[in-house]
Amino acid sequence: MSKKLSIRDIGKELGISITTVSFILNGKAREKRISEALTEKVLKFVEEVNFKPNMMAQGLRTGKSKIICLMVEDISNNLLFAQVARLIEEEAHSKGYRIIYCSTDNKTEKAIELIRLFRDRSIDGYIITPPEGIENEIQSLINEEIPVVLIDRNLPKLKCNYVGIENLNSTSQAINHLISNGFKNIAFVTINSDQTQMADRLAGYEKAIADSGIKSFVKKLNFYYTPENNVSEIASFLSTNKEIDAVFFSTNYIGVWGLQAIKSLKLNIPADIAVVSFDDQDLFKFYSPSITVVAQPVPELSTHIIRLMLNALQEKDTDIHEIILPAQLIIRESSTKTVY
Amino acid sequence: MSKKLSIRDIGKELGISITTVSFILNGKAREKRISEALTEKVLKFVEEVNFKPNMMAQGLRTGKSKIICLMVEDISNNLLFAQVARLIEEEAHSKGYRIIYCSTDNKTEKAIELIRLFRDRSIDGYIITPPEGIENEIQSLINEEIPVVLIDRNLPKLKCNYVGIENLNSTSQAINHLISNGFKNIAFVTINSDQTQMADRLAGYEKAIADSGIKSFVKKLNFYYTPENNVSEIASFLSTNKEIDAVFFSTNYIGVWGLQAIKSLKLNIPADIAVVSFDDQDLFKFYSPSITVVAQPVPELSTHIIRLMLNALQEKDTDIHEIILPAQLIIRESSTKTVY
DNA sequence: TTGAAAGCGCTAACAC
DNA sequence: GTGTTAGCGCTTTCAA
Repeated sequence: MSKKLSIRDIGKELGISITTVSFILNGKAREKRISEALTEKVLKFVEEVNFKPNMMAQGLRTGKSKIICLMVEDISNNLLFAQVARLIEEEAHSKGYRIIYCSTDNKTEKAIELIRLFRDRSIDGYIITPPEGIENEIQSLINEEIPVVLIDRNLPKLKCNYVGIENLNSTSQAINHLISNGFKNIAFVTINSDQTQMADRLAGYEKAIADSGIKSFVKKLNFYYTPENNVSEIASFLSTNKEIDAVFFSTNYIGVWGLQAIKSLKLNIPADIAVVSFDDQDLFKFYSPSITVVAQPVPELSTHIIRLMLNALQEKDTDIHEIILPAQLIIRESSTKTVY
Repeated sequence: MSKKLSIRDIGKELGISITTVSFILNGKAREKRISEALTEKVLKFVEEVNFKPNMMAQGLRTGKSKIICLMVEDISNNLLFAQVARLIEEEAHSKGYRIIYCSTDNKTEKAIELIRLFRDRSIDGYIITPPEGIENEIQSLINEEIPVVLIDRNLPKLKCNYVGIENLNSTSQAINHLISNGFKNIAFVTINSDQTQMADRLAGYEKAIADSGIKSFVKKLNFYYTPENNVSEIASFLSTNKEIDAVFFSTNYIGVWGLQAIKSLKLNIPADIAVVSFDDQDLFKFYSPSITVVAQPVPELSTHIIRLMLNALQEKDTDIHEIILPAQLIIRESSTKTVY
């Protein structure tokens, strides 16, 4: 390992000026009308000695860090976020960007704190699953022309890039699936949150319920309760509303709690109670019976997320985009009346 | 949002020199015998105007980026890694470090490529789940005195920080649990890999088997096969060795494949075949029957990982440490002879 | 077409 | 105790 090369060394070595090297390295050879031959020679040499420009010097000079911040609810909860993380990294690296991550725990103050921690620390762009109430922080990022892509849930008051799914329609579709399978008393278990994805899923439920004129059963849980607490909340909700014959869980973690609650009540799925959950995962696939889900198109979401971000960063596309993809109802054993 | 402050502005504003400000900001006030009063005043002002030093200027000057790279097999596979990611971020942030991540897919060339991509790009330290064959790259990081912490599996040829669990003992213990529950033909399904954690788990199995003088059944899968392929590999292994009455899966994802295989063979757990898997996750907790697992102490592992890294970075501790924590056998329904 | 030089914001050796 | 100043490696304006 020789000592670190600098652009100055390259110039010296090749007997040309540092400027020329810089121009060539930054793809401005043509623009600056530097000779093909010289360009070639420099590029070859740079390759040979494996020279990599110092990012911090570049950053100091240009004000760009080539770092994107991925701020999610919890990278270890909700597999969705880890999957997105996985899928965007490669594309980012290939464009010379690195990704730092942080988790907000869905807490407004924590998110604000994190944005404060990272802003003025040269983060070029933010991909965020916003908790409620951080509109001001986001707006101030936007004001400074720092690209922001919101994911999973939107902040309607803001004019900001957003990538998400059709929460309302896909929930309606799932409820209608239950209705058309003969279920009459369909409950909706969600968390008490005004986040758009949750509101839309609830609206989708209410629309399907209203359209078919059946009774509505809604249970809202507290996100910050312990899982155990929420499991028993669900259990007592189901046991005080014994007419419920089907239940929709509005996120994957609520689905997991719900399965526990149903197990604790010794109810059979789907004979006693049908089940549909949002978000697919192994547990739902391999549960007995397997669980019907509304699955998010994670690869497509990720592609749009990183593309939007990179385009904004490279100023190829400074418009604001809202990208809304369809979700997929995957029908499994848990949602059809058994004909054993 | 006013324009960005610089340390120079602070000095000017307060009528003192930039050096003094720098010293105070870097906690060298005492060392440089700067008056309490002035120190106080500067700190207060800095707080007031919410001044944050420009990290890239600092980085350029000091050669440190305050960035740690977390290089895992796949941040979205194996929940273990996402959990570690989650648990180390807060501690890192509190010490002024940011974490970038990348996934190797357990491929040697990809890992080498990533290290090449990031080295010379001022990453202060690396936390790595090393694929086989990257000893040279790691060694060259160590040679440059860049702190490295290996996790999950070790590279025995290297003198390097490592945080992992007692793979051998915990596997033996799990096998002995099966033996003492009366199972006679216990299989071990793993991937074909020389990684230490896999080798140790196999050794633990072989030790327990040898100790009790029973027959050994080992199936090695190919990591790079499709999941479907491996599911049917397991199924055909189990159906050509019908005497097998218990099976140990050496990782969580093999466990998931194994459950599918067992389901496809319509075998009952544990009546026809008992099951134990490495690594706990929701699926195992809530499966019917629930699955006995060897669980890794993720929070403790994470604490050690980030502590080791931060101590090395801050040069509080430049020794090499190998930290090996016990794993926990969590006995559930899948591993005891049923007495229905 | 190419080169010289200013300066991004910071640290730290050195001077006073 | 505090100030002056020389760079860290790069980009980019301006001059040649």
